[in-house]
Amino acid sequence: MRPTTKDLAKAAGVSRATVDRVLNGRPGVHEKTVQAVQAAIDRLGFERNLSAANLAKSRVYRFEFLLPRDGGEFLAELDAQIAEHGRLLRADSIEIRTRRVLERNPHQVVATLANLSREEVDGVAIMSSESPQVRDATLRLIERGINVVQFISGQHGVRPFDFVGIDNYAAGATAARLLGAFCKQPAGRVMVIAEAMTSLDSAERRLGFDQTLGLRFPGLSALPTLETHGNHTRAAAIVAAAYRNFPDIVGVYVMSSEAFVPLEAVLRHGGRRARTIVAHERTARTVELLKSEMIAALIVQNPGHVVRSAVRLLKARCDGRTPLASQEDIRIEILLKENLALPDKGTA
Amino acid sequence: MRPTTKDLAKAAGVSRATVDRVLNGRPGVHEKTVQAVQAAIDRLGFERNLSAANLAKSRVYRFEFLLPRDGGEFLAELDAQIAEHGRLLRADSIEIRTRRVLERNPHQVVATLANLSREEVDGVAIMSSESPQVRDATLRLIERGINVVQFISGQHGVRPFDFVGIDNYAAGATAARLLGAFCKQPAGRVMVIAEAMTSLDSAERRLGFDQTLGLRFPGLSALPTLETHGNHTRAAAIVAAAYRNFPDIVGVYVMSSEAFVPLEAVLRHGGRRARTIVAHERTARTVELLKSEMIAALIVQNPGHVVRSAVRLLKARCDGRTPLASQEDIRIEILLKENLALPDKGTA
DNA sequence: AGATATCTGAGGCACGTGCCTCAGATTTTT
DNA sequence: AAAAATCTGAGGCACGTGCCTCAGATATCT
Repeated sequence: MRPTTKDLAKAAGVSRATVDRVLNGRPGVHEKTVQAVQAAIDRLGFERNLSAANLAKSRVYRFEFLLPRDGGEFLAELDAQIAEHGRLLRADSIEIRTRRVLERNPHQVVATLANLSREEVDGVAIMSSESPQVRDATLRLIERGINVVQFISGQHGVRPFDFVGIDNYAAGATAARLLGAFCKQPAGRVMVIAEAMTSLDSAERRLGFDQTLGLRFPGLSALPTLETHGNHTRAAAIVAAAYRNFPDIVGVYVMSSEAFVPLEAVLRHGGRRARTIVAHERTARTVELLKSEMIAALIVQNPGHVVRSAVRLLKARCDGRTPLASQEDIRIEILLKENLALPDKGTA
Repeated sequence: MRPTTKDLAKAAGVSRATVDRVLNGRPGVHEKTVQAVQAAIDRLGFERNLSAANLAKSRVYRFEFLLPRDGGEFLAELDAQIAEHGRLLRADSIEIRTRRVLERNPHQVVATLANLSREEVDGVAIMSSESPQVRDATLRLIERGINVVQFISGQHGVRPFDFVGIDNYAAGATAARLLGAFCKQPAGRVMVIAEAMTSLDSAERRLGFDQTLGLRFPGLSALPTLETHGNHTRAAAIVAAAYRNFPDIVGVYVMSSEAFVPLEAVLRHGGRRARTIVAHERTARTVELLKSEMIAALIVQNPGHVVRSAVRLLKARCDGRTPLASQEDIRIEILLKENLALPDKGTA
């Protein structure tokens, strides 16, 4: 049996009350006594029974996911995963809500963050493009004792925030490597297209892409990034123009997580020439295109994994534990037609 | 606040004792009453407080991982992950042990399984190559009320076992696709090499590999599988012979999860000609080779994910819940030099 | 010295569920 | 109608921890 606080008390030669004060960092215990208790903890290998502790505290972990209001299929998938896990995690006294904010307006993100209080939430996962205002608001959250993870958007491992998501520089590099490998022609131009280039994420992907393309495939050169801004008409126009101006386009990199509009335009105006396409994220649409071999490869971050990872991080921080870095590493997954998991072969 | 059994009792117009009987499936409750309680459960959205339940039962989930005794780096990595998660999960009243059995001898696996009793273990994750004897012993485990998942080895979604691991057919197909893409030459032979071909897993990988290679790269043809059986000398000999006999070898697929011996032989005797190599699993050795570009791509199942997934499945079965299939899907990950996560950029 | 501040112990209630006993109510069987 | 079987209610203890109060002990200051 695992030792309890009672055992601890006996081993340390103190009362349960004192053990309790030490365990929960309450004041009024002599330094010497604290150390005696600590020694006993180490000696017995005592670990708090979290079930009992949560029960006693009637503790509920309240986490919020802050997502942009506008978005396409990838965002919808994320939202679905969050809801799904919310349902599952209720059994573990974890309550998860999502909140959509108008992301175009940093001020609104900031206002939302400023309104969060320790009374109503224990941790927040923030998915928002970088801005100094948001960063400051986030810092203030931490000061108020609310735990934070940067979700999907942001930078890997920049304190004091935990980050959950892929390394976008590496993702761009991976895209270049795949595009080069799957593209038969040794020379030509590569179209790079995105919904928008505003965020740091896009910049990083582009950087990694260019770097690797130049290094490994000197024959291929990437065009400046086209931006579609969710507008089909505009997308069609700029893509058509690009194909007209550059007859030697041999590959396309759809850089943004939302790929619908760019893909539509490329498929419609690239015709047979748009053969080697690399895009991001798994959605109904991209999977369909992968199956029909219109897309060569997808670069994916698993929505289920990122959600679980974010929750684990928030919970670990709430409990004052140090999260296990190795466990929370989000892999850059590569999806081909071949390793696309078939729909539900079992485990029902 | 979440409704409690007390609320349930009041809502159903019965006593807490009756609610309890219904919740825990104890006999002696009239059908009509059962339904009344069920109705109240649905109406209130009642969910058992697992913390409280576990506390009350002093319940500890005892799971065992059965691994082969002999193995190389991949097995060591798995073992390490299991140990690591064992430490973390103690906080959730989950105790995990590993047990190593001499896998070459199915009889010993069977004997080990036969000795497991409900008194000492709640669930077992079995990693063992297929055999009718093991299968029977596993079925008897289930009859005794011990939950089982097939771990790494086995078949996807064959009842009545849950399976955790990748789809090996798809893994082989993926390997072929990558080999073909990264290999510059349109024609030539491909060496396929493995530690051993005994298991169903290897057979499936080979099948998927051949299928996709033939379909997508008609110029490439795969040689019969070479087997190294952990023997460096033997490996060197057969690989050298293959390179001698077939001057047009342009790629190598190292099919087994343990890649050390085959890789050594290929690198030593293939020289410059062994340029496009695809292998399995992430180990110190394979990562090093990926970095130095001796290997083109790795096909990987994440040890941390499979371990977590196995534990989630076992726990879900213990609690009588139906696991969420979508969550337990183990992806076939592809590792290139580009998407190799750098060692620990943050989150410490 | 007395007054004050600091530390410690004893005890108890609460959290929500599991599991037990025992008595009483209702129905079914003999 | 009596006996037996079936169902239900009331109550209570236990699990391990958090948090509270109050009294007593010891150290420190005036």
